Order: sequence, then C-alpha cells, then structure tokens
Amino acid sequence: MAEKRTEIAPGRALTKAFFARSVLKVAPDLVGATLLVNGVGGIIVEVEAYHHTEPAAHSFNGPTPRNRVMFGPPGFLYVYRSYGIHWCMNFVCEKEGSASAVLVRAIEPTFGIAAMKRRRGVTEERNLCSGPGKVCEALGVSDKLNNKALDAPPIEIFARTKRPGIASGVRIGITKAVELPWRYGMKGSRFLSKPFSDAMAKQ
DNA sequence: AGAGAGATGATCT
DNA sequence: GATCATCTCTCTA
Repeated sequence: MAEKRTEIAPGRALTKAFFARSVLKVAPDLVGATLLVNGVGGIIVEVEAYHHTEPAAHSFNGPTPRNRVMFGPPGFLYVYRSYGIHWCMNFVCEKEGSASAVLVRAIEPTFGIAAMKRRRGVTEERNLCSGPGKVCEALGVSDKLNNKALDAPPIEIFARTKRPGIASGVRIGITKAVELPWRYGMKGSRFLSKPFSDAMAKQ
C-alpha cells in the first residue's frame, strides 16, 4: 500500500523579516516550511527554540568565537560541530543581540532524495533526516555555511501553504533548562527524530 | 524496543 | 580536563 505523505506544498520564499520575531513564534511557524540547500531537502517537521536567557542556549554565557553569529542580525545560519562528529544548523531569530535561534531537528525528505541517500549511506527515507546531525549530513551542511544568509543561495526556505497540527514538548539531548517545552513538531509525522508524547501534544 | 557504550574534537573552565 | 543541542552499533529481551 502507498505510504502516506504530507500534503504541504512549498509557498513563497521566506525572507529575513520572517525570522525577526520572537523565537517562540518563529519555531512553530517553521514546522511545515520547506528547506533546501543547493536544491536538496524537504519539509521541516521538527525544530527547537533556544534563547540566551536560558542556560541550554550556546549564547547563554555571552558572545564567543563559536556563537557570534547568534548575536548578529536575524535571518542567518548558525552551524556548529556537535560531539566532535556531527554538524547542527540553526536559524538566527529576533533582533541583533537577542542571541536566539531555532535548531532544525528533522525533515521529511522531498527533494534530492538520491543525493541524501548517498551522503548518509542509508536507504530508508525515515532515517535520512530524523535528527539534527542527520539533517546536516543529508543536506551537505557544514561550517562552510556558517553565517550564510537564509534567503540567498545556496539556501532556500519556503513558507508552508497550510498550517499542520503542531505538537510541542521538552527539548531533546540537553542537560540544562530541561523543563522548557520548546520543541515543536508536525503531529503524526513519520519523520521525527522521536515521537511527541500525547500528554505534551497540543493544537 | 530499549539500554549502554564508543566515536571524536571544538569549546570553555 | 570536562562537557557536549549526536549517531550508530551491539547486547539483552
């Protein structure tokens, strides 16, 4: 039988103004948007918000060489090395100095699936982009894209055309501010890094 | 299906 | 020297 796919088409291209809002508004608004890097990517199904006022954020202790992009204007990409092995990508939000960002945690692959399979070394689509490190490997994101504008090549982000059901819950893999429910995802998606518990789910 | 451990290196104390 | 916004493999069930 045919596999169920999300029925959200790419809408208009997002510009920096989209990101110049509260990170807690931008994050859920990104669920359902389409992210492409050099034409490869798909529908964002899971993100997390980080803000310099809470200790889980890289910006919590002020600017450093690594996190300086977070302290700049919104609409730029922050890429960092995770556990010495993986890359993770973030969209800088709010206003200059706010040092807030949205971590891209999972994508439903729709464009360039063959390239993603080759880069990841796996064939199962559910395993291509179901985690922040996997997303960057599949989309070819590394520190070379750090500080790149989100509305210019090689990055394209398109608004969603309809609002999906949004689930929220606590963030994954962190040791500080573990109680904040700043993880957002598409309800019922098969491409999440981890399911949302029903208790935390909301419209 | 869930738990545990190893890989691997930049960043910061 | 410790920490870490992760992933994959192996082991037990």
